[in-house]
Amino acid sequence: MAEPLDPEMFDPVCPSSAMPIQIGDKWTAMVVLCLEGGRRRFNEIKGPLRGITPKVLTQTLRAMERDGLVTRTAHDENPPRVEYELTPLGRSLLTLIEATRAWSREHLPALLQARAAHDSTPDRSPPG
Amino acid sequence: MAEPLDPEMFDPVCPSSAMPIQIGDKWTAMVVLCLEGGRRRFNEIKGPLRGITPKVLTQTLRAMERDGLVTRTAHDENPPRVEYELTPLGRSLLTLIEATRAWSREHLPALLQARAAHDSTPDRSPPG
DNA sequence: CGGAATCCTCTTCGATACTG
DNA sequence: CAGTATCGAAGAGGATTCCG
Repeated sequence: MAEPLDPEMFDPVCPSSAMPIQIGDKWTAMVVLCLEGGRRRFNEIKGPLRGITPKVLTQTLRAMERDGLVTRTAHDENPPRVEYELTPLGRSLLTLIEATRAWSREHLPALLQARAAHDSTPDRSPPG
Repeated sequence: MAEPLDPEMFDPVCPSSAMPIQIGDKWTAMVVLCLEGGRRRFNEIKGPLRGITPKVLTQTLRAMERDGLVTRTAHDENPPRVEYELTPLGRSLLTLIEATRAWSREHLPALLQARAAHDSTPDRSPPG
């Protein structure tokens, strides 16, 4: 839980945006995975989430806190230090995330292939 | 596969909108469930999907067709008859949908309870 | 460091009306 | 019956800037 997060733990060219399954909001599942190994600080989570803005990460974490998925601990120090940790409820999502990953490994290529085939047929709406 | 769909197969007051898991777009999972028993016509699917407009159902079905989740068969008759059917790929989502249902049965009450508790604490942003 | 405030765009969903 | 066309509201997500 002390080792740093791999900045490339989420493949930038991964076709996950095509995945027909979503956990929470756009970043929720990735946040859960970032916290899988234990408590993390705000910017620690932000690292692998390439392109997320602090505002959106705050939104995501607040929503997760509201739903009892994470706990937020603000240490009264200077510089500030805030840590987020998965609750058991949040941890229960890991099973589901793994299920979606299993589905993707098994079926996402077929979906992508169907989509590409469909998009390359000129008798339907072309890619745009 | 010939028996009509139960118009109330989706509970109107079910808290599924709070579910942190989503398959495809808003209606995709429900369409899959409508087609679980076999081929269905456009307005047959539309029935249980209370409130969906034809435009949105068409969008949903087209997207699903593009991704190889359903097949569309237009019979050249009068009046028109169009039938939609799950592909094996679309059918593979049923497993995942059942997994999300299992998670919801087990954990959604806790999530809802955490949310209600959070919303009733005056030291945070109140319900809006 | 960990946000908050503001502004903006893009997509999604819905209401309504019309058509082959 | 099975859509299409058009309009509009809403919200998610992002860019930028500023603060304790």
